[in-house]
Amino acid sequence: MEKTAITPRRSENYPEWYQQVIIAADMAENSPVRGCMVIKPWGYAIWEQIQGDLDRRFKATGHVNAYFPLLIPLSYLEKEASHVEGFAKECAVVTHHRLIDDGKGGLKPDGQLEEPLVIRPTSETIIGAMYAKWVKSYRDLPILINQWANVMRWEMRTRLFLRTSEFLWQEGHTAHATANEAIDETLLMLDVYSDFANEILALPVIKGEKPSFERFPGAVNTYCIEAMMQDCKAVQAGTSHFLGQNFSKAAEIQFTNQEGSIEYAWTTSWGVTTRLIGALIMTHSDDDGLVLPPRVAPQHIVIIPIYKNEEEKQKVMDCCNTLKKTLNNTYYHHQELRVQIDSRDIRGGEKTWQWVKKGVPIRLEIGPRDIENNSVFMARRDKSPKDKQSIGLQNFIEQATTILDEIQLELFNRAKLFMNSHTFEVSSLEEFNKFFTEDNNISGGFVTCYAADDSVIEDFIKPLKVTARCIPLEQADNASGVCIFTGKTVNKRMVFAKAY
RNA sequence: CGGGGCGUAGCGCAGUCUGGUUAGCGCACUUGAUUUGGGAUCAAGGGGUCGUGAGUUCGAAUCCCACCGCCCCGACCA
Repeated sequence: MEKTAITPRRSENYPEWYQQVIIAADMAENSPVRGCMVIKPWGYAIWEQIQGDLDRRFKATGHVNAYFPLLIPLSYLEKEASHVEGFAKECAVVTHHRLIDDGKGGLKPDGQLEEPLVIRPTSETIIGAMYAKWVKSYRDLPILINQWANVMRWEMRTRLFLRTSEFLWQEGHTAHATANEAIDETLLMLDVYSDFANEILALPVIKGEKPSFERFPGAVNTYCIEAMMQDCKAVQAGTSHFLGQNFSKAAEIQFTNQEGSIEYAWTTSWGVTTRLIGALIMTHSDDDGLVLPPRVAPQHIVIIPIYKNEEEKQKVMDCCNTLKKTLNNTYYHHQELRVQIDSRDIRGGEKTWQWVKKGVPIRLEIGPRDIENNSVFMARRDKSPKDKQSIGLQNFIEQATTILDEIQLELFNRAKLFMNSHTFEVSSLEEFNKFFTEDNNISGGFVTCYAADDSVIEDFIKPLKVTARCIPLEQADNASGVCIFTGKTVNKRMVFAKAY
């Protein structure tokens, strides 16, 4: 077998492969603090691309950004009963505000707080408290605010990007005068996430509603987008919640309507996290490392100059700089092409492989020979590292954005095909059990079947380590069928899978 | 919190069972030479209070005790 840049391969040890891809691409590493990660420049640059695009989409749909504090009074969290229950077990708590000499050469906490503060696991409660102050009249609604922030959930088992104790995200929090308006908002943001995942991350997703027993603590309805990784496991890539009046009652967000009577507002919240980067890695990357869809790639094109001596270096660098300038003036989906010249003083082969592992969509090699022929040597990350071709310089300049779009589409199509070919319809509990217990190499994937929205089905699926992912919004047909777990007649199919 | 394992150079490890000069190896790093369009080779070099503390001993990375930290498996989870 040919040597690959990443060992082990996906087929040998998928979880270990995942960690190695992150190391090889220099995206992140574990920090001295358990469960927390240091996001390194290459990983953070991907997050910045995600932020940039989503932020434009949020603003285009009428949202504005604001910032709320990291610390939440403990009493706030107690206000919404199911919310407490959902998050209490994973909250980091601040109890002191000072350090003093412990007499043994170290420090110890001092100055106990009257009321402990919780490091936000999510911000519904504190934002709700502020909205209560801001909303008096129906004229104050809707409030459409998003914040980019970090949150902390004290997780037992963590994995870089996929699940860390502290993570970065955006959380949108909106308040509306009517239930329908809030529901429309919830579904609108689900669409924003789904479009973003498809178009930017090249991530095919299933839009659906969570069954009641998988709902966000305190929500009336939770919607999500679900994606399939290359090991056939599911990842929830984003969520949008219709919170009804639960949080507005807890926080007293009240307003006077047009008729002069007092009502509680209807609220929503929605978010995506740095987990998207984990999903991105697990969807597209291969045994040679990260593969980035061009639209989230921190660099679209990397140019590797090749020369032997000072004289050649001059000529080659001039050519590279000119090409970079030209490409920077080319627009790719309303942004200038991102081009990096790698002029580091290390060997060419090593350079090439580093960029392969970092997943840059297009690599160009330019040496004296190419300059003579007025051409460049091009390799695409969606093809084998060996697959390089010489292409006329002018030709490349004209086609660069088309090639990037081809790569973007190719990655999406591959992922879509993978998801479709690993999604199966079953019609009996026996089939269901067989699918998830037989040979694990094949048994992965999504299973759809008629299932009732009833927590008793957890008794059937938990022992299999399977979870109910969602009830897809788009159903194959309008038919009804018998729930394979309860025997009830239902009109919706549900998606099941092993999940991250 | 239950069960298992591990702390030795930046990273990965050997050495510990059976105590003994100056604690090793691979990768990485620095320098030099020869190379150079697919992950170079050779040579030289720098880098360690062996997790912490106390003990046994002429002598401890190695044995005893305590502590600290981390990893894996289980319940929780975007």
